[in-house]
Amino acid sequence: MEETKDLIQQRRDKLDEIRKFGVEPYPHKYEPTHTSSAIHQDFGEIQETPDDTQPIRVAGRIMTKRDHGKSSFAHLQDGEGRIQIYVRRDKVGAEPYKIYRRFDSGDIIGVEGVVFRTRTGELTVLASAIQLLSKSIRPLPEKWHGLQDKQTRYRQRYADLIMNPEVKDVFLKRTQIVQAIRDMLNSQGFIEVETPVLQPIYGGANARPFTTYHNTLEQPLYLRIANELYLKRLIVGGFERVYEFSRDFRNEGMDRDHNPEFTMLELYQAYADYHQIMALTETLIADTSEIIHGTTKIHYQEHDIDFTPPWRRVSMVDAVREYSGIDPGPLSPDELYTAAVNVGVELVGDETKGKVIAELFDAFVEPKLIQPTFIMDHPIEVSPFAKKKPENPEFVERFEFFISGMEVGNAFSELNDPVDQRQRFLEQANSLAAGDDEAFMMDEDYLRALEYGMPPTGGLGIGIDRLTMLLTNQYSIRDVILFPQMRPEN
RNA sequence: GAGCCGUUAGCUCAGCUGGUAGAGCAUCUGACUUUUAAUCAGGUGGUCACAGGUUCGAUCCCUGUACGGCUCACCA
Repeated sequence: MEETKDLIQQRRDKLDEIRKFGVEPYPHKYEPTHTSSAIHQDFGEIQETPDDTQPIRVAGRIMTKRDHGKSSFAHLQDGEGRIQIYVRRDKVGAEPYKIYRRFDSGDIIGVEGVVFRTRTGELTVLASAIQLLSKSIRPLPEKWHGLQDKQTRYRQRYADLIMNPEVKDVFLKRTQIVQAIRDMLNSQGFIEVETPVLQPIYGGANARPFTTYHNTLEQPLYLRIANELYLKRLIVGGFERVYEFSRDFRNEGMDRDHNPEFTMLELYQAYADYHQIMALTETLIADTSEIIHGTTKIHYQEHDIDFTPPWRRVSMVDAVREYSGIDPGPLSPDELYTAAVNVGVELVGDETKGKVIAELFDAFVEPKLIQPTFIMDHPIEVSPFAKKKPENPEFVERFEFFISGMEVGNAFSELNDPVDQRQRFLEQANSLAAGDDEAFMMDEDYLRALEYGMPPTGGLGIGIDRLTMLLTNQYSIRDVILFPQMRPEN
């Protein structure tokens, strides 16, 4: 950055001056006795007279500095908040005060002193000793408006986190959300496992993969688009309740709810069907909201959302009929196709009836599903790992759930009939041959696993990024991913 | 991939109909021992994203490029 060179040069000059005082600007350690919030807790009652009996040490980044000749106020920011410090030349000594005058906002310092309350009532550390812990040579953004530019905020998340406490709060909440879900699953006997990110055969979802190459094996490998097939192998192996927070990679477009790498929770429960998984899903998410917010009613963007179970359950066909006015039930494939085209759905012409139903759903229903809603019983053509409905083999036992017009999760009664599964793979292989680059690859080893026998199993995937968006009221997935994907700067 | 919008000092932003750029904060100098957007006085700081074009003259108009945002498409 040529433009900042002057300001950086000024700070480098100060660095040299500080060294001339015999001070090492980048020491190896410091031992604080208190965090900022611990000071606020322990000394909340204190009045204007300093408590000389309890000296403390606190460390943090100088965020503001107000020099007044022979004394100075500053605010330190640490991992938990801010605390004001008061530095007086007569308390720290003439030379240390000279050194302190060369400190800038952004510098990280340690302060030893006693706690008191100023005339205006602010809890403050009266410094007796100050130590530079790290000199900052790049100026912080402006103190009042913070860092606003989205591009800089995403590219330099560190600066965003320093300047915008509400951003830090979002990511703290994200961690709490994951932790809450993990705790709940663990308490229900689920086992957390790790499965391959590098896969010789990708599968479990419809998406184009990222491809890489292993030099020693001399073979292409794919970054996983899902971990579904590995987790179900573990069900075959006898782990009856498994889950994984999986970083998945899909080589698709990016927008407000898609990042090329994202986090999905997948879980599988032996002997359960999708009705049980529905109950687990609504409880899991309602309880997560309760843990994070103390309530199951939240505000997301312009909507009030109520996670309180039970959520609405509606079949995809019924939802299409309700929102599009087209009842797919009695129509022939040709009639449905014509009806869909007439209401403006763009189709290429070779869609099956089930595909058209799914297209009508995407166009007319999905954006309208604001309150948590289970959409059930998808067409079989779009659901190659779900079990057929016993009474109607054109549809499967599957559900997706939608909140605020966004798909947040996907689940089914897992297909465990190896012969049926092979047939579904073959249909996918035909699509692949016909040019559908998002169709599945045949996975013989997965079929072999199913041939050993997989118990009836319910499976679930939840988009953790999207769930975090909802629970932190963030509009874009980039605001819940610490380092979202960006084009190179130059 | 398409459309619309944006890119001006370290940061946040103004800049009218085309006449070679401003503010606040930051920074620097000086004053100041209870301030907190400290205050007061005085300074420094710009390839107006980049490259072309039109024009006597372009931050401003036109074209292209880069990056970003939003919307749509693709996509769960």
